[in-house]
Amino acid sequence: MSSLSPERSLLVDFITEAYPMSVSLASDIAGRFYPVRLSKGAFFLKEGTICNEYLFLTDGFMRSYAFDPDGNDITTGFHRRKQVVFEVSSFFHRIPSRENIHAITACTGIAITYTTLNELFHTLPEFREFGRSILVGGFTNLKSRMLSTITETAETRYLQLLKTNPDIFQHAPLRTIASYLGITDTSLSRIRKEISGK
Amino acid sequence: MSSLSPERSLLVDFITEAYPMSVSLASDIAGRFYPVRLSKGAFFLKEGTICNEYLFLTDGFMRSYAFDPDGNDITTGFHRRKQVVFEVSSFFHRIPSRENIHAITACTGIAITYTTLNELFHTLPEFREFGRSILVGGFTNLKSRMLSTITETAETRYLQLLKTNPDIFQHAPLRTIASYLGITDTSLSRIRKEISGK
DNA sequence: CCAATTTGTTGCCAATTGGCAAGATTCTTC
DNA sequence: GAAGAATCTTGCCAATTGGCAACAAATTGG
Repeated sequence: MSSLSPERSLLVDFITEAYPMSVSLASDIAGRFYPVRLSKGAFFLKEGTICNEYLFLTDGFMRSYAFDPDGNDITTGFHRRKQVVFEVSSFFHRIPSRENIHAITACTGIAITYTTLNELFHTLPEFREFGRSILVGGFTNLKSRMLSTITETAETRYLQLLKTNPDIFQHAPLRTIASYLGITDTSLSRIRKEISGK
Repeated sequence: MSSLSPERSLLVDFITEAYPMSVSLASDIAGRFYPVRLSKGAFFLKEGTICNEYLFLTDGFMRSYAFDPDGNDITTGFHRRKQVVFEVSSFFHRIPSRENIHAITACTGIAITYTTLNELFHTLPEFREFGRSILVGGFTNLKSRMLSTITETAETRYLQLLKTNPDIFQHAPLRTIASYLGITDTSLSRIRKEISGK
């Protein structure tokens, strides 16, 4: 019986749910993660740098964003507790990131480096499967978001987000939610007005 | 010196470009793939079924599509020779696919099953890396497509597609290209008219 | 607690895109 | 090669969304 930190306990639960394996194995894995703290506004990843950490967020909210050709800040994703946070392309291809990831509230989590992750992947097939599951899950989510962006109206997408991710609205300004939905803050404001009058 | 089929030779080149490994190892891997032929219009994957093949397309064009809530056929992707074709979520999670994939021209390729792929992943770390590279590449492409869908006008996206993937226009009807771009065929037609008058 | 900044809303108008239906064009298929 | 089907274009109008600017509201930082 080891005495895992609460953060590592959360990760053990998360790992075993994502891919079946023994708790002791998951605990070994979680033991390799080190604590991370980010104060509100702090960056986890800055564009132009290589993402070198694979973070399991245990508390707080984070936001990924990129700048479009006109210099507008576009939200590419929100991240909450019990999610894995990293920039896929930069992390795995070892190239500078085009995205930023920052804490929109104070955050705590536990992380491993690229090197450690690869060691673990190499020695533990189960952790490899876990890693693949995270990747496939992210890919699948994005595919469904893409489809809804193409086929649904902004109002529908907004209502959907409100229903499935209400917590985002308590932590992120509407402006950043608007760009996540693919619209301007002006349009989002109008949509909200429209809905409130029902 | 083995005598690989032309399809397998193509795959060897493709593998070694995606992830550095010896040609003999890549040849061993390619040797595990079996030939696949699809006549024009034939399905590689039907929605509701589990994607069980990991296909390396050596000739022809394919299209992935799903139906939106109104029953409209929405193109989720085009695939050309020297690309890996499969539905990520269905294949790795072993769940029924919500997408269809069909041949829009006669196609040839070579494939492996889910089981074989896992055997190879298990025994060959290099092939695992190759597999991850494919996954990460697909993810990255989708992220950039998502960003351009949100930030760029339909006209810009059309011109971009025309420049980077002109071959698609020789094989896919405009209607399916329109839904890929996230617009209706009517709008695409107008955009084309607008551009031609310049 | 107040000034300064950020965030959200609204009005006005323009640009983009969609829906529908008719017609033109192209392509299959027998 | 002709009939039928699928594809593409166009006109008309409506709905959605954006751009800009002003204002209001909320938040932040001394």
